[in-house]
Amino acid sequence: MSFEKNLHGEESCSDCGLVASRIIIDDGPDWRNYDSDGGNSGERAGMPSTELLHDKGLTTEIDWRNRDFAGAGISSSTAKMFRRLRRQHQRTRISNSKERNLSVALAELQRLGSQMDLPKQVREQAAYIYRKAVEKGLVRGRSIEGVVAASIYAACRMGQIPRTLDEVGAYSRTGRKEIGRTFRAVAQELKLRVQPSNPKDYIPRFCSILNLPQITQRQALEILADAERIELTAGRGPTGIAAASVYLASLMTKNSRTQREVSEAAGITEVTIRNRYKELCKALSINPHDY
DNA sequence: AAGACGAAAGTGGTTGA
DNA sequence: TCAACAACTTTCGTCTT
Repeated sequence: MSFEKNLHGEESCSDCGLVASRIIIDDGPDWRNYDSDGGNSGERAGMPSTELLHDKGLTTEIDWRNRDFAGAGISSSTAKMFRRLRRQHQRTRISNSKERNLSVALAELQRLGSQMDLPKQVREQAAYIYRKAVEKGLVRGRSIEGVVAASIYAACRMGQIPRTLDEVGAYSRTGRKEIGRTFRAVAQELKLRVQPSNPKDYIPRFCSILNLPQITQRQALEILADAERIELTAGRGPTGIAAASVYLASLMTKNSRTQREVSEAAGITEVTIRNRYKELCKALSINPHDY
């Protein structure tokens, strides 16, 4: 394993993106509220912390009865004032419900991000995408969880540490299909610049999951480079190519893994690995039995 | 018994008229 | 908008080690 500083000064594994020097105390997000007020309000949306809110007296209830503390009637001008107060209060509560929604989503995002060991930069990107999606009204008709998962998936790909749809789905309550659908819609609506994922981005992680040594990984990357040179990769799923390269490399370097093992690590079926693997052998004139 | 192989039918997304 | 199409999956039977 080798480590390098990423853009945010964190030390992360150059292979799998695992952040090594994560500060123990996770002080969580400090999302500022960049609304029409230009972000000067200092409002923050973070983890729900009702105790704090109560301590600060931020929750208020206004009784609907026009009575004072002793139960006596109040003057008409005072009653008028309270009507105004109630109206204002109602508006505040609507705003609060939006805030609450966002804060639930960001909490979910934080949970996924930490369970998947994603670098901070990627989580920030995911949160940014989610906010944009909310602004565009893309959450309507979809589940919050789905949009959160899709945001994470997109952020991973944009950060060159792609996860498969199945991997994201394993941590989210939503399934691969929904995440994929939502991702496509979000990416299109927000015009996200998501380049098609490169198979080589998957290889280090697959090798890591399979406990394969460095030499095998290098072999796999070599195979992949050859495959790209003869345009064997066109139109195929990147995970399939990556998985087949890893499988073949594992045979060649005598660190054999079964097709099943590789397929599970890569989140695809054995059949696809077989197909890619067969094509690789033929195109590169490799006879696996020589090894 | 386990792994590798391949055929056949099904699924979901893309493309082109 | 719809049908053809390619990639991938699922399922299952057969062969090899």
